[in-house]
Amino acid sequence: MKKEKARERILKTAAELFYRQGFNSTGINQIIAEADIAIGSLYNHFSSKNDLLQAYLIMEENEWFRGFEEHSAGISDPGKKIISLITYRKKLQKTSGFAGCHFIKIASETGESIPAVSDFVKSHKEKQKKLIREMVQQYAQNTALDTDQFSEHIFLLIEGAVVSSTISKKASPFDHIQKITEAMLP
Amino acid sequence: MKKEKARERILKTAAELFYRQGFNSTGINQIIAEADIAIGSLYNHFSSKNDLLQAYLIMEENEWFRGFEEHSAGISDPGKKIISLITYRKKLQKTSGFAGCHFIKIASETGESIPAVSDFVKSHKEKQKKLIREMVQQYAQNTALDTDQFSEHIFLLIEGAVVSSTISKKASPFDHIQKITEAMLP
DNA sequence: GTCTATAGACGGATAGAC
DNA sequence: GTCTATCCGTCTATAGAC
Repeated sequence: MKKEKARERILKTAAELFYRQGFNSTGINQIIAEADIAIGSLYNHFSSKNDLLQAYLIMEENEWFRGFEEHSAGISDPGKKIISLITYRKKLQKTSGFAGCHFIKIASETGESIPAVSDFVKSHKEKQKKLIREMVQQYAQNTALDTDQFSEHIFLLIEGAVVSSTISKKASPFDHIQKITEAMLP
Repeated sequence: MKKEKARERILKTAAELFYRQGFNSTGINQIIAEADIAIGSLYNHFSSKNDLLQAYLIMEENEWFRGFEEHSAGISDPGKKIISLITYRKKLQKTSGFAGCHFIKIASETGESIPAVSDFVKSHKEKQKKLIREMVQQYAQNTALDTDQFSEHIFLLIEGAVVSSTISKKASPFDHIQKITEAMLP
């Protein structure tokens, strides 16, 4: 697997640029310049710019779930685990300078013009919802809580907080929804 | 004011294309072709593509507030007025084919690269928050409700529902947050 | 003020040497 | 499999005729 060195460098450079500048504002020439690679090599590893975009999304999704596992490692209390998802998203926003969610950003930019992308984002958000639903079910054992309703409520609050904090460049929406969520946990 | 005919046509064409395809994916050439106008005329009315973008945002903001006034006209009950904001955003999403919020979209695409744009979007979302806060204050007279907390809660739920429905292409998040909000209104 | 023509830079992608 | 050179299209914006 040593042969993936060049590919990795291209991918990480492209990921950073796509996230910071946007997909359409990032040119192939800039990617190869910053990755210090020749254009022929890029097209040897990726068949097109769209192909590179999809590889970027897959990488970010893996990183997202890996990061959450790391962030919530050792937390066994179900209520605290739910809260840790909020603090995870807050941490992601803070460390990125409130640059936003990779998936919401790319979906906003490309709309429905690249079906593989809109499908991927849709599926990714469903995975996030499923994660929340499982945590809520874990929490709500033997209670009368409507888990579907509650899961959706938390999911939408988090999505709202991410978008709002990206625009305002402040972490306060996360503090807010943490308070709200803690108050809702019976 | 008759002289604004060409300008209006350019602006409306650009608005539609910016919204559907994204700002960076829309070229000047496409705008002038669809507006059936010469490129020299476009630059006579707008000094640059960025200038056209700002005019688009101002137009959409005016349209947004005008549309809500129209949608909520005749509703005097404060609780119902809050709910009508949810149904308004739901209507906007449905009629646009779940194309999303103009302002979130443009902020996601351009990030911080055009300060005039990110500042505008930030200010616009603050206006939406202020509108909600005023409705909540109207509603909460003589009650013990924490209006700031409650306003932020509603705002974030709506933003989350807009983003989520844009990705899933479904209206269900709005039905969800309407139920949640109605349950919270004491 | 609206038009055509075009500048000048950059977009994604390919060919072929090594 | 990495390199350089280059194709052709499109980009935003300007110049100058009418």
